[in-house]
Amino acid sequence: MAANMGWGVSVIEYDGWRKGPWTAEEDRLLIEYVKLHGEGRWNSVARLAGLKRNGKSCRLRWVNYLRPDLKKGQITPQEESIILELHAMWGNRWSTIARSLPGRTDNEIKNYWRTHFKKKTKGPSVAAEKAKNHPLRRQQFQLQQQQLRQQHNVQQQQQQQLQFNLEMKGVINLLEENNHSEPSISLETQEMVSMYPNTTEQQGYFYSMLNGNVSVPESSNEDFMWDGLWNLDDILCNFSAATATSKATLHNLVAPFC
DNA sequence: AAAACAGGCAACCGCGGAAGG
DNA sequence: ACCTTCCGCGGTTGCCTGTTT
Repeated sequence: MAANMGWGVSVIEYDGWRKGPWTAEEDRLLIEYVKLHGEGRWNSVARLAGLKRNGKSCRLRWVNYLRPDLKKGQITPQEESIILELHAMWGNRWSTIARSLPGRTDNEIKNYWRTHFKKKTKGPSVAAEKAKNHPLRRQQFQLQQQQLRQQHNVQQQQQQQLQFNLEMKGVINLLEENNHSEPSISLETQEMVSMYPNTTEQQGYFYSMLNGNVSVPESSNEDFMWDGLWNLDDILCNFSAATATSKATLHNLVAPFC
């Protein structure tokens, strides 16, 4: 029965299981248990450690809070750029993203994203959803990105992202200069665009499209093109508020490949 | 000083997949 | 082959705290 709504002061008990915030004593019991028995078999923790918590609750508490290798403190700018980059690749696959950030949990990254970036975008990323919902393509994309990461270290990627951001702003300025009567691109859109650092090849292709200087890729490049276009979907949607001319041009360019 | 609001984050929920019987 | 149990994941909830009015 619920002793109190929410988990502010007292702890809910339902069917004998405690819910709500963990006490120091419960933490101690759980830590002792994991020290002795290791992680896993969470459902047996309740019985063996004397905790009135279900297995899921114990696992969550350990993984997100009690694990000794957790990194405390704020997300660093380096970590933030990694989160942005990986989210652009994989969408809301927080556990996958968390694996690239030692000491950070999926829950932490998820919360960080929602509070810092979600508000900057309107609704879920179309590109991310497509990637998520297309297993084969996603597999290929992950393989491609894995190979890329082996070739470039993190520093190079950050330099690449910085270069992309600067060049993107240049492209936006160019569009605005050419369409004075049209509404300007919002800061929000510019920030959104900066969230899509991909391979140099894909970025170059994007620039070519914006400049109306695009060539139809060879069939062997089809995979790379589709991967790039997924991200372009999001960018294109946001450019719709920018210039009708540019929008029409971009859609005409993309349409033959869809 | 107090109320209202917003941001941050810990914790829960539901679902799906893997493993074992 | 089917069922049950366990685990992990992503989405959501709601409290706490800091800031604004």
